[in-house]
Amino acid sequence: MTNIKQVAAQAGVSSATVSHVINRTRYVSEAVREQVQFAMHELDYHPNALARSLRSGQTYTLGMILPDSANPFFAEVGHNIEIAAFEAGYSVILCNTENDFEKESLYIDVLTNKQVDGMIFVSTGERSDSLKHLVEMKIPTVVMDRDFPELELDVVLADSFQGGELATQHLISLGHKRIGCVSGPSSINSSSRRLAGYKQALQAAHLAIEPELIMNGDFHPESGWEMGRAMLSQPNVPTAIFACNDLMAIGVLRAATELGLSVPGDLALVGYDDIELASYTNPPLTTIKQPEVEMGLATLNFLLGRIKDKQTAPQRALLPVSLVVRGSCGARINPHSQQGGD
Amino acid sequence: MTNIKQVAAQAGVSSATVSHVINRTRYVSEAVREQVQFAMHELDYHPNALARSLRSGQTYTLGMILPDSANPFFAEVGHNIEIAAFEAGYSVILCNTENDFEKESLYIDVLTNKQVDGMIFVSTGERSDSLKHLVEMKIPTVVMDRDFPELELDVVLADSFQGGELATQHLISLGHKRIGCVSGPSSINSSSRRLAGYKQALQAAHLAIEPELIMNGDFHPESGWEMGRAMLSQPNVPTAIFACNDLMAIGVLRAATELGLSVPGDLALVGYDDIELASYTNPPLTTIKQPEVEMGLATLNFLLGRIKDKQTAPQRALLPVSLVVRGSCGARINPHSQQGGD
DNA sequence: ATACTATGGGTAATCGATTGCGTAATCAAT
DNA sequence: ATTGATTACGCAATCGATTACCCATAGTAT
Repeated sequence: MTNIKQVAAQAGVSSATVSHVINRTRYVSEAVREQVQFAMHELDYHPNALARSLRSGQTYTLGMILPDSANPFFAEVGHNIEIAAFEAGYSVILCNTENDFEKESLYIDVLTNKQVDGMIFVSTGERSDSLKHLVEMKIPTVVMDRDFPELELDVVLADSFQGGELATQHLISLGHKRIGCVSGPSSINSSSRRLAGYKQALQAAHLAIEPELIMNGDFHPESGWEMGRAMLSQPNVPTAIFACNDLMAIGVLRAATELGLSVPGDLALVGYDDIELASYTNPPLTTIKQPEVEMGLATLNFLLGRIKDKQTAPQRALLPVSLVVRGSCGARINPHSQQGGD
Repeated sequence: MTNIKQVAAQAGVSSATVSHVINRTRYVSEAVREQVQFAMHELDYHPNALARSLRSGQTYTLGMILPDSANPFFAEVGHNIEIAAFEAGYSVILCNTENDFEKESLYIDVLTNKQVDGMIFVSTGERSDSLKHLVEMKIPTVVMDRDFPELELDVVLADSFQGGELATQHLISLGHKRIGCVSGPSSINSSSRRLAGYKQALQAAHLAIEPELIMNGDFHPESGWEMGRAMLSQPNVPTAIFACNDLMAIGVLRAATELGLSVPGDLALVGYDDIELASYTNPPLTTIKQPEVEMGLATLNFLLGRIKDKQTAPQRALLPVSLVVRGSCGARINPHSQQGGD
């Protein structure tokens, strides 16, 4: 690998000049610039980003810590962030914690050692030990889809309370009285907010909140399947279920089918996230759409802003979600999307 | 951020000694080691990975270039690779090319400038220009799920020909005579191998290969849906379809349902990949399981091997695939997985 | 003629580690 | 006492860039 000195020698100038040609950081005469560029081409020179970063203090690399990119929602948002980061000249180191706190803090160590310019953080749970460390080190960080009000950090959230409410209201408007909820882990803020929205909607409609109609899953399809079976096998069978993410809704759908229940005929179902495959289930899934693109953009914008200016007060974005009506809830929509039923 | 000199000063030793304590790279007396460790703790010292890498020539970072991590198969394999890399002390920079050659070569540039120790490469298509560059620069690289026989590179493949054959044989064994194939882009080797396996199986069973029963999708669900509609709306309707990945199979499933065809009653369906959600479709998808974990491990092992020793001859792994029978093909299996039918 | 200001570009310190080489001290063997 | 080996550690070059500082030369105003 050729280095800047070799280029300088080849072009008959100093390495300072080469650097200035590359970075356009001071005036270089036309003639010299061309010589330098020719030499760079000649030697197939590529600046060593490590050396550059060491000196300049900028790596143009971001760390992204996700609990589980097997979850399409995170995968899709992560993807959007990566695209936007690329546009802005940044690379992203993707780290999956597998919901493991140790891995989380180990990754934070590795990333800070690598001097990433900033971090995107979707924490594994409610603990914030490792995050505190980041705040102390003053590493630009934005938290997505999680909330740590006690920490002075930029946060990007979708309105989970609204989402829970919207989903439940929709089911209520279709005439359902016994509406179950397959919730996510209660330790996760966005999960408990969805549940809170669900409860709020029930109360507003003067419907009882029945504990046996609320079950906790872990956001994976299998837990949706288990909770679905459990909920549909008990005496107090609901006529509708709100699952707090699409993966679990898909699990519930499977459970219902296995139990011989037709969706939406015997059971109306609403999911959450609007992952790509939500419109390909059978029947297609009515769900709450999280604004993945906007969330990704907002996250990246906050982060780039903070990288530029570490002083300004932390910002919060609370993005609205929306209801996407498809076949799984039994509402009358565009007929060619209607599936199943009785 | 404290640096090694400050630690050295605090501990009353030279920075060389601190370095040797950190890296266990030469003997340091018990007493001094403890002083140094104490000082490191005291000052909350974290070695700067950039400086370390610049000097030592190792970044412990890998680049992974994928065409599209929205495809669960890539996401899952990528995830496996990341897990294994983490175990081995490596971080992974994930790069999605969105099937864009320019982005691909730009990413290769960025990654080489960042001095990654190696690359995992799933190319966007048949072109190998950027790969050639990597080979010339002697950057350890392993190609996954693609094949560039003309380049001297380690390759990890699953046996796509076998997979196509297996899927088709299975449908034949169930009595189907008119079997359609929704293939992927012909430019992608693994895609055309699956098609070849399909044809081989038909021929071996003395069944005709009918051009109108072969359609090309792009591995996304929507194209599966389109090709499914097209194939099922023509005069020569197949009784079974082999889709060359699960996403397209899901699209075909949707198309069939919309056309009022029951799966597997009116149409038997086999997918490819065995993504996590394949067992949650309705009916659950019979599919060809690619050994994602093994592919990830093999890829990483090849890469780490090559990083250690750049001389040895390129290796190839051709991993076997297997048929996973679920409900979508109509084979009689464990009854609780049976869905639909007539 | 002198001083002052652009222009254009070189010198060398610097970022924070690793590592080749050198050396002091201790101890055993001759 | 001298030599040689072993133990234990420091000095300073080095990786490849960026960048503060300095120095020519030429043009222009006084």
